[in-house]
Amino acid sequence: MPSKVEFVEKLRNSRLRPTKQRISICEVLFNRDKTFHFTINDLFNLIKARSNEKVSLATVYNTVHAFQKKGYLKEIPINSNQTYFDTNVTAHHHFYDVNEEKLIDLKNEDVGPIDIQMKIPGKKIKSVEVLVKLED
Amino acid sequence: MPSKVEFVEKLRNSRLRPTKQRISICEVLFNRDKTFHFTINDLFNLIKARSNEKVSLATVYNTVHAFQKKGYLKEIPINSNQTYFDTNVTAHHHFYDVNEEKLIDLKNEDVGPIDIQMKIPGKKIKSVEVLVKLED
DNA sequence: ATATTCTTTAGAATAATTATAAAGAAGAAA
DNA sequence: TTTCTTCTTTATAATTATTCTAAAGAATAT
Repeated sequence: MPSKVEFVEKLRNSRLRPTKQRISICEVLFNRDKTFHFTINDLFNLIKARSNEKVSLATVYNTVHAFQKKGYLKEIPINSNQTYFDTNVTAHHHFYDVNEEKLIDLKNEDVGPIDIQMKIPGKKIKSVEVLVKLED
Repeated sequence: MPSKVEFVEKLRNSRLRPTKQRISICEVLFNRDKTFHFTINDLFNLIKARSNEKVSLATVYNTVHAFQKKGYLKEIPINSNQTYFDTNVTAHHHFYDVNEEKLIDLKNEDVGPIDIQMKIPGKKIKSVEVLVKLED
């Protein structure tokens, strides 16, 4: 469990000023054992509930995007009305339960290696992601 | 190249009334050699340009969703501000060029088989899709 | 023909996200 | 410190994709 000081340092190292709002958001996002999947709205509500700091919605958007740019968060490609983010920034895959609108991590061992045998000149592969949609 | 009559039949078989708007949309969508990737807005503009029929935006939404439900179109899971659809409803994968915001089909031969070794009780796999993001 | 049911449509409503611009906080320089 | 500069937060407005609504129109069934 990282402490407040560690978050301050992490933020400073990324050239992001360690504001109390950002630290609150770090605590909600990164004080966890497991990977956390969330939408901006989820996060906004969690902060409101857990933290005593009031953080505006705009700041949640700003911060999530800043963290994404720094590589601390990753956007998960699913079509939903809301954008999903993931605290697990390593390459990994997902189940998406269409009925319950819930994401589940797939361990890398659970998916065989994926080899892409096609290349587009001048372009390089940024990521390879598998999305397995589940239904009842 | 399917003709108008064939679209009428296709629509009737799906218990969708063959209106002139739906036929226009069919012509734009399915009179093609290659797979077609599009957003609602793309489609709306194409119809406006190609067809003499005026089709309202609401109808484009309605029809695309109806066709999707009938299995004539497939939604492609990418995070973009707009929803992408595909006339290729078979299982296949995609490149997404992040810089140009363009989708490219991956032939099935270009991607090795994907085996998912994890099961969630009570849920069945609806689809398995690989999205390869490309950058410059 | 006529009734019924389905479609289309313009425009309003909704909802996620982004932009704005003023006030506040953090860091740097003195 | 004190001052200056730059970054951040915030409420609110603006934007944008999508869905809803309800009335008019078209297709099908009787």
